[in-house]
Amino acid sequence: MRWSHYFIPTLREDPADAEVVSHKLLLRSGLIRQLGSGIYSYLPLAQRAVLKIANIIREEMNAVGGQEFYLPALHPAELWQESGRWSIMGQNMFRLKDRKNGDYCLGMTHEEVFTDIARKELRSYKQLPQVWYQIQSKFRDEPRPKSGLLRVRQFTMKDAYSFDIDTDGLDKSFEDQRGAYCRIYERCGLEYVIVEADTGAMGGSASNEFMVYTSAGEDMVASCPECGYAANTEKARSAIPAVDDGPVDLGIEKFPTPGVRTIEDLVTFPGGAVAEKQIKTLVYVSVAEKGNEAQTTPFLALLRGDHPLNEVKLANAVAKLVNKDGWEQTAVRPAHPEEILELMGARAGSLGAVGLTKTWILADEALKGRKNMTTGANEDDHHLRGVSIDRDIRVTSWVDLRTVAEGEGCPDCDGKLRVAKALEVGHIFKLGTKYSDSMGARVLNADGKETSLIMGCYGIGVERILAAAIELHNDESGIIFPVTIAPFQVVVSPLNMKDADLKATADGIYADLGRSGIEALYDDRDERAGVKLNDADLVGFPFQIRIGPKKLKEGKVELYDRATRIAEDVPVESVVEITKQRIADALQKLNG
RNA sequence: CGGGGCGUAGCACAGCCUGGUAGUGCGCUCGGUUUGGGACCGAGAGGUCGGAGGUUCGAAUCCUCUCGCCCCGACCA
Repeated sequence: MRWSHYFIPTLREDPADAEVVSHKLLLRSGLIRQLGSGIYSYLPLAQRAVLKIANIIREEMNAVGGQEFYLPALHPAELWQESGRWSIMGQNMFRLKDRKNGDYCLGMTHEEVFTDIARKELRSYKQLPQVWYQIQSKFRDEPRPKSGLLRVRQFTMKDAYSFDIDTDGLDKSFEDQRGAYCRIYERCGLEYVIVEADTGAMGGSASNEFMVYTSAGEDMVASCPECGYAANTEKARSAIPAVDDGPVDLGIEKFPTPGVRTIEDLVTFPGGAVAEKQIKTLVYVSVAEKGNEAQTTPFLALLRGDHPLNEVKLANAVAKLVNKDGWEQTAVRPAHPEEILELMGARAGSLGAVGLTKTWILADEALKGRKNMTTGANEDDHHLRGVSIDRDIRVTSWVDLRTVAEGEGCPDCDGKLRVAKALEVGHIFKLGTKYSDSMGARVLNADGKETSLIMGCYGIGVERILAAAIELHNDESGIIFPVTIAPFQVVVSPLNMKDADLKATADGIYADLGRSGIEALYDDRDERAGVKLNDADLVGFPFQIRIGPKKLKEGKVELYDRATRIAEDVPVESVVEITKQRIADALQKLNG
């Protein structure tokens, strides 16, 4: 490929709209252009990289018995209504109508479509297991697209689904996928961690996320350097020291606290209490749907004064109370001020759960057995001290509601947790029978009885791998592509196209590289050396062959390694062979 | 959905407060010089100032509405 006629619109300056490194570099290096908010066009270089990533994924999926499909992105609403996700997905789903006013949506994921095929075609346990996958566009109307390719509204996903007859089969399918995922990320040059994760709107039992540590990430991962425990903070647990409440049980006492509105206020208020001795009382609302009906249920969440609430944990906990008799929780949100006043008879700042029986009270486990606590009196400008949880508060359920913090104890060993930002590049779930039950996907087992298919689903964001690789591998000059996913493996740069010797040498090297099966880009542009070298560095081709006048007189050219920034002088006649070897070594290192 | 910011040439921005000829740098085209880390000289092309309405003799500039984009938060397989 000749650069002079290849479309690589590099930018000298950082685009104003870009914030994170990968976004800046993807734009500057001429890989992508924005079409709309969260919608990007992939230019030729990006397309080459995306195809390489997709091929790595394809090879590893096929290696664990995956069969590649290609399903529609346009789905009839009925399918999603059957699974119940037409309402659960809410505004995140792109919806449209056809000319006959029929409801359709653009697929956010493909459980429904694959399950539909499975229920229509699979009849016997003898056909199982099946592992089906595709690499296809997904559409999500994200509330806030951002960070270039990291959070977008249309993206490419590899989504795989396994169908097994029993949980042993599911366990095997899950482990196969997990192994394939590890190989995929390794081959793409990503350092990753596998974490315990929340299953969210997917439903199901177990799930693992594959995370790449980067400040551009949107999740927080808690991990233990001692034992390897790692979990998304939406799920992470931690060990914390018990608080000594003293030997005697002081009685309940109401006291006036004018102007006190926050935990912090009460800490400094004379006669108040330190945060660890306070009970934080939060009012939340669960929103649920049943067919066309909707209901809202206010409830209380209690935490130790200094502990931050984790809304994902809260939503999961309250869903267990809400989801019955056909009701399905669609959202959990903080209560509005007027809802708080109606339920509690007091305003936020003076709330407390003592004596309340009319509503659910979800209490964090860290409050278990605590006594002599201070909390709101449910009367504006008054608090209670000497509260014993067991005696004074009727807790509906004890659950883990708190967000773990850096430095807290590992739940599995004596280590201390670290908490760091990370980017989710893959997620694998044990779904169980959520979809097969709701959509009636059953086969006959060995006993001749109908049994629901046991499913797993496994997703990888293809562009996120590209963006994550750039987040991880870059320097002040630009991208440093891992050789496995680089758009081209080497760029040939004669530093002056008007010098006939340089040009002739470059022509020859480029032709030889092609014959050797190396993916080379020939920078035949009539540009100054500085422009060529800077562009080559910016785009991040793993190797550069630089052909300059001085060294050519000695019969030598430079082979430059983008990652190490080391240039070695090699004889013209052997540069192709040496380059071939370098690329092979680099590929070997990642592909194993 | 709440908060903040920005829409002026392909890109980055100035001009707006205080209304009166639409500018700068990079990029682009042509000619010349130059050629190992984003050259130089000369000559050019390129803009309904996001859109609509209003105020005014006159609007990029003031007012109203609207659309789009970015950031923070909320939200989020």
